Amino acid sequence: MAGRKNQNAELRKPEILEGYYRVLIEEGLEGTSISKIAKHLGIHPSLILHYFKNKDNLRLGLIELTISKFKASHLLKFDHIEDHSLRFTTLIDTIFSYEWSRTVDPGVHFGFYYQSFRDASVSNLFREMFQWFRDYLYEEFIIYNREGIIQVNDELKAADFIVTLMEGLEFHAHFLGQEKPFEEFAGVAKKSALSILQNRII
Amino acid sequence: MAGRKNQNAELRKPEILEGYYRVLIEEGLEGTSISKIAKHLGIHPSLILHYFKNKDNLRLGLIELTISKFKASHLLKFDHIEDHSLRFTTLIDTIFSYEWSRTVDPGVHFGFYYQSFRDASVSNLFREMFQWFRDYLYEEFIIYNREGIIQVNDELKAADFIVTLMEGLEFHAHFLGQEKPFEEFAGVAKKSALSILQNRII
Amino acid sequence: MAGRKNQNAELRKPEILEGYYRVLIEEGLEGTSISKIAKHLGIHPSLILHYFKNKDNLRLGLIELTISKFKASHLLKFDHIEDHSLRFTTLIDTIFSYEWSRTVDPGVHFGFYYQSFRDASVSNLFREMFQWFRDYLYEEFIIYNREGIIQVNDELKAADFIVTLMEGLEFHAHFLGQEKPFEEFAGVAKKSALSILQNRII
Amino acid sequence: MAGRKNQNAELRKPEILEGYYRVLIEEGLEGTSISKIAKHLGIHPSLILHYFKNKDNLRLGLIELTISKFKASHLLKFDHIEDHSLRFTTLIDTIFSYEWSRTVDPGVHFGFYYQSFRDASVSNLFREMFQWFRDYLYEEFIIYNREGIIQVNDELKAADFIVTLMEGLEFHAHFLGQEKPFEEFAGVAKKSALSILQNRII
DNA sequence: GATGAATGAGTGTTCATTCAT
DNA sequence: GATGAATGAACACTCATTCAT
Repeated sequence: MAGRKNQNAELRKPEILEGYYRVLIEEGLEGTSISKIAKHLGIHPSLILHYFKNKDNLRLGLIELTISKFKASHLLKFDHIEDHSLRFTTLIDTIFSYEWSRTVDPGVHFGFYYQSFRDASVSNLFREMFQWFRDYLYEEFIIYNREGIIQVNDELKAADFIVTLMEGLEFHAHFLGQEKPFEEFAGVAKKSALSILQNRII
Repeated sequence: MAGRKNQNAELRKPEILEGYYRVLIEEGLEGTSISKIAKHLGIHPSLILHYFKNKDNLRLGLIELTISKFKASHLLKFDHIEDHSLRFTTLIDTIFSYEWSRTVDPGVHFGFYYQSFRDASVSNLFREMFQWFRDYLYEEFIIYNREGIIQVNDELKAADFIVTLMEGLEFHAHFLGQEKPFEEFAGVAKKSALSILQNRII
Repeated sequence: MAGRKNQNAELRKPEILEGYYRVLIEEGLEGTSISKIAKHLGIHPSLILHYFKNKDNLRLGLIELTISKFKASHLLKFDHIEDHSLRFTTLIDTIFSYEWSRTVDPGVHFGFYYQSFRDASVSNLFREMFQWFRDYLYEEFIIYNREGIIQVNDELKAADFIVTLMEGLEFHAHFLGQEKPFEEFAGVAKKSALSILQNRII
Repeated sequence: MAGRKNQNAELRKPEILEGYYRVLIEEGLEGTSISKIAKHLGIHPSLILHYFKNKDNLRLGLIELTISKFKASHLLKFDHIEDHSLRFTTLIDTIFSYEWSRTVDPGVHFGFYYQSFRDASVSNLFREMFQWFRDYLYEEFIIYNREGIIQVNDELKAADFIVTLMEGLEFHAHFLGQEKPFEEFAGVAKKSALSILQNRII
């Protein structure tokens, strides 16, 4: 990766963000500095600031990239499934899967979550992402509900509930999940989710 | 708080930790330095290092304090209730209440969570805390199950589920809860929790 | 001013110097960088270095421009007045006027003065300018003296004296002149100048 | 100067300011950095910031020191002279002397003047100093006027005039004075000053 | 117990400048 | 003529920490 010259912004920017991401995984939020990223990439620190005016910009760049990857990977997984019943099953299976929880390195993910407490623009980006996902579920649930695949009174609250459970699961995996396999407890969460969605609890 | 002198370690240490906590709320993890804490307390930075050999020690000190406060506040709330049915109700009501989610400043809480990804000792402390709480729920659920207050097949998994939902709720409150009152969605979570616990889903 | 392209050096160079001057007024000597000038002009920083090989060149360019403007504005003001007595009066009135003291932004002016202490080429330019002006006064004074408009023994020293007073006035305006209007004290200086020039003191 | 340890602020601060002053003379305002000062003093850059919280503070520290030196040296020179007539002569002789113009390195002096255009606190300090000196002259002139040593109508304006001439002289010395000895022209200024003060011009 | 002197590594950022296109 | 990639030096400043008092 080092030594390449005269590339343009279109190529360099994601390259730098990728390097940032890698260093972030290894060093954590506080341990990640522009010069460390530069060293990792084999380029001069100034070059990073040449592309991203400052560190804030760099951070937001990575968060935006992360979110857009999340959205994209999501679309790829579900949108081509035309059978509603199958789409519902796939949706639930995916949400409570290990792979889904590892779309983004959990350390990095949590770091950004944490930053959202202090940084309004990070907070907005994440809120937007979660709302986007919640609203996606909401609209799906309307379809599933109409067709009897699920039975809920309030599709929006149901979507909220699933998001809550999904995030709780990621959390749980970190603190309690190390003693037993992730799948075991994810199964419990999924079973509970289905029970709630199919028994008109919400 | 400033200017008091000649106190001993037993008094000073928690005083410093309290100051640390306050600065943490205002400045965040990365914005909190020993000298800022010292300024906040009106003492000399070196004094903090005199009591806590280094910053790591200081951080662990605060985390331990936070966790012990969590445990203590918890014990105070439930243990004196002798009627099992009432204790169950109180337990569930408390867990899904706004006050409970604010026992510790959520920014600080999340900061420590985040640190647990990079710092084994922080991770261990939190894991211990969550396991402790989960096990508390587990033992309670055995009682409630035996007496028919709840109906579950696996009390440990049920406890896991409640912890998951609880943490998901705190998370949800931050990212999605700003558009509607916390209580509204907490109600949904509670209702779902009861449904799961009382219908032998887990 | 932004966005115009394909102009040639004859037009671009003064345009850039004008932008430099504006940024200098707003940001001061230390606060003025090539990239700020470029931003102000809406062009790329490299373009400035394309026209002026380096920053030193740019600075000297502006100083030369400033001095030539000073000389030009000066010539415009007096040279057309043919009546000697009237020219003398106009000369003195002008030199001790507020407008005269503001021919160049005083902050910029002082900045260049200051630089002349460390930069020989700046120093030479300014020295040249002051000598040029002093010599102009000198030759005028010879005429005025000969015709009895003033009475001095040494026209060169008299010219020196007027320059000194003129610069002292600009200085005074900055540090002491804010409590009363410039004109009030300029009047005192003018009166004193006339007294010196017309009573064979020098 | 290097290597001395465990000195206290009372000693170190002026030592650092002295080093700052030396570097300022050699390198100029823009060329003077904290690390250069540290290198000059043989200490660690951080130590400078330990004593002076930031560069602004350092600069103000030096300016204040400079001004207080100016005031002190002034007091030492005149205040012990009890004979009014002699004090007046000494005062005028001193003000228009070479030594007086070199109390502070003129490059440094001008640098601070220049900064006063952009920095309110520098401006205030200098304004204060000039007002202080002007007011000193004012009160002296009242005495001299009363006793017939000078003849002026307005002592304050007369004081203003002397300050103006004094500063103009320093200026003149830099730009025009290099071709002939300072004293020659200073004599002209002094002579003019006396003429103005003793002929009821102001 | 408490303070201050001193260090050294490290941070993000700015800047002038060069080179290739 | 104009732009952008890339560099490297420098800067003020923060930080945790050590040591002596």
